[in-house]
Amino acid sequence: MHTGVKTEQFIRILRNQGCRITPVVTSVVNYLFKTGMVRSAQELRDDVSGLLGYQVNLATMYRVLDRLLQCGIVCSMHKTDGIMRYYLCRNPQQGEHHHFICSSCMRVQEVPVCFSEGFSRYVEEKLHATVDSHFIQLEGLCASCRKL
Amino acid sequence: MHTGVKTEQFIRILRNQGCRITPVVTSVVNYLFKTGMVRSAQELRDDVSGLLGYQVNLATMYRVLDRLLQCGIVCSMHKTDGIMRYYLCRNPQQGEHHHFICSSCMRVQEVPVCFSEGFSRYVEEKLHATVDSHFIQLEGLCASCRKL
DNA sequence: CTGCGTGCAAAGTATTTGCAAACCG
DNA sequence: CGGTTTGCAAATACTTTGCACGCAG
Repeated sequence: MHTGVKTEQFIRILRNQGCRITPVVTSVVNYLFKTGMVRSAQELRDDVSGLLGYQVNLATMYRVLDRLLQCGIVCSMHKTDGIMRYYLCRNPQQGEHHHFICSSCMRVQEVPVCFSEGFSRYVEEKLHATVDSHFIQLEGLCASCRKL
Repeated sequence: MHTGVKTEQFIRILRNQGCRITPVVTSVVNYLFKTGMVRSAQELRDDVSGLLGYQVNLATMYRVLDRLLQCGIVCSMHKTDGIMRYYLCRNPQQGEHHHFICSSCMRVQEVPVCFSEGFSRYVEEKLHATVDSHFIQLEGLCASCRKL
């Protein structure tokens, strides 16, 4: 895997936040950047270990992911199986958003939050409630997998 | 706790599906019906144990909940902590729907799926994808908790 | 060279499973 | 009475933590 062009932007953010740039960190960011996928800690451990040529410890992977979460570099989500999954957050500064996950290739695409605001407003009126947060996750086939 | 009026409707469904009506089953259904809350297996075990006057086994609770899920009597969901939570499904026949959870009283209200269809359609057009399923969960303050 | 990051091992927490006894229908 | 349900204990799976060593800055 060669270092992607924009990968360095993420590395810079990490460095600025006092996070040290280690092989595991670099490799995780590169991998998530290159593949654009949603992966569990174990899957990341396996794939990144393959790339690095030695077995990264699972505890280390959890700690790296936690750091990346803190720095806003990755987002986490649950599928229905209760396993936490992580993916690169393409626009860290742009606040909340939702996700479309392709059930075939496992790649994520972010959906701007604005689409859901009307939905929240509707529910607020209907239930006379205050909506503080919404978690929205769509699953299906992405454009390229549809063509296969 | 007295047996609610409509609780028997759920019990009937269970019986019709060949599920035996035991004290634990009855108590779980009554409890969820009466409180309208979202609860984890452990919370249910504790609360139901209190009601029954003896300690229900946690494994039993998981098995009961699994049966209730199979019969369509309860729905399950994740919050962000990865713990599975369960609540009574008020209209088992009416297919998909989404949830509004009050972060103060933990009660659930169901939101008909129709609200989200426009959202899916929008995303399909935007991403040129096919949306097979959507998981939507709203959190906030319900009408009665707002007034407190 | 200083302290954050890592590997290793062990603990913690949620959930599942096997088996014998209990009990619903 | 027969097969489902339960309790108990142990196993499984994911994640976290403590500690000593190693490497980034």
